[in-house]
Amino acid sequence: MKQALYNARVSQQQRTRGRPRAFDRDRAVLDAARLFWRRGYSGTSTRDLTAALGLSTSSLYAAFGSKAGLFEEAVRTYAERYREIYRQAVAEKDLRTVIDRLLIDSVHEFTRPSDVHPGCLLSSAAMTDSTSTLDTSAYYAELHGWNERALLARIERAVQDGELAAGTDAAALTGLVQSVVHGLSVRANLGATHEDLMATARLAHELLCRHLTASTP
Amino acid sequence: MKQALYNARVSQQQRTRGRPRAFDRDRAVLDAARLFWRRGYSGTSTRDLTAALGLSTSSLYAAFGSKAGLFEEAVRTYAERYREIYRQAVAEKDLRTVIDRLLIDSVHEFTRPSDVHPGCLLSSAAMTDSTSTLDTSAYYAELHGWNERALLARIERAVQDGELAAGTDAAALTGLVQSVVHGLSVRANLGATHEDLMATARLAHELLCRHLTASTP
DNA sequence: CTTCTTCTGAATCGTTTGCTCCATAAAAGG
DNA sequence: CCTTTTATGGAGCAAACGATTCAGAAGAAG
Repeated sequence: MKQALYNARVSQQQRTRGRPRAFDRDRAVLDAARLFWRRGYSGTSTRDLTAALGLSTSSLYAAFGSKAGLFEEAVRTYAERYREIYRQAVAEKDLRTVIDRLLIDSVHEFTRPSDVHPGCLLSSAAMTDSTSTLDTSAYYAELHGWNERALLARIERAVQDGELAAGTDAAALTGLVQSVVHGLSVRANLGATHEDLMATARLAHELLCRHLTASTP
Repeated sequence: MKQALYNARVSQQQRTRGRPRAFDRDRAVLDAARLFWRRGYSGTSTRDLTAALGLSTSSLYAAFGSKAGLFEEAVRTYAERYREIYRQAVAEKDLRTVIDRLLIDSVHEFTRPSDVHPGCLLSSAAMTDSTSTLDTSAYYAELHGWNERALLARIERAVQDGELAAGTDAAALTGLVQSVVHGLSVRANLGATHEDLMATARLAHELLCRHLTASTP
């Protein structure tokens, strides 16, 4: 199994034998992710990658196995960041803070100044999978399924704990919050400014909190 | 200018001289759109297109000029449907109906039973433009800019007409509605059912209307 | 009928694609 | 020192790509 070799060498590289790698592997993954983000998987050739990353074809294949392997690693790397946003948000104590953190952190993630083209990498990369070993569409659905279930569980817990009224439709509430988050990503992608998105996040938070208050027994 | 020839022959074809076209042009555009939607521009080869549309290479090039030309026509065709949703929604009399129509019509558009893979075609096709004659990213931004401005103007008019309180932040309200609509598209894309999205649309409408009522003088 | 115009199918062109091979370079182990 | 191990750079392969060409087919106009 050759693939294991590429994944075994994690970012914390310990000194091994042989000639040391001349480029920063993690940096290369991030640069590749940005390229895939903008032009899609099929739209990004290996020549584009080697040119942008500043390394030769053989170096790329020695480090990542294939174009699909590099793509897969780029997707997984970015995916963890989104999962982390949900993980931290649902850990908050009261539901208002959960929603607030989720919305605000999402806006910050979608409009990072380091990324020239903001928005969620996955929503664009997920479409053009082609013959990738990773079924990106399924992976993307799985990731967002995980995030959505985490949020739903948190809201249902709030209902059980009496933080919300017993009759509250947790699923519908989850769906709305998810829609707003996804919508923020799309609008970031379309060029909305950080301030625009923050205004949306604040208004959404206000309306949702008012709804929660109204539902509170 | 050869391109003019391809565009001149509109769907309402009047009998011309020469051998008649053996396939349905409009149907071919829609089928191509679905293919581009799923696999992106670069991910869809001309062989894929000719196979799925059931026509030969020369027929495709005679009818659309190039792969980019077919893509451009597919994008423009779909874009008009989305523009129409906004056009009809903002024409409604009171603002509550505007928002209701926009949300509900969007859900219906994003989960049409005829389309196997639902969601907004443009949000996926816009990423993988490559060397297309149409700068899809810019076209996409322009379309949604038009829609957003139409909605913003409608909300501002509501403020001026006294339908809403004078202090209402029309821009923030527009941003939130837009985010929800885009979010509905993304979730449809991720496999959310028609009922899920309808529940989201209803809840969003409820919260927004409550907000409007609270803002009313 | 003939002529004119347009569409179709097959073959194919030149380019780009993802990827491999191999000689060489640079470190570590003995 | 020499051997082993890994990375680099460049040349290049087989396949797929977008696009073109051309002989023939099919209807409209005269």
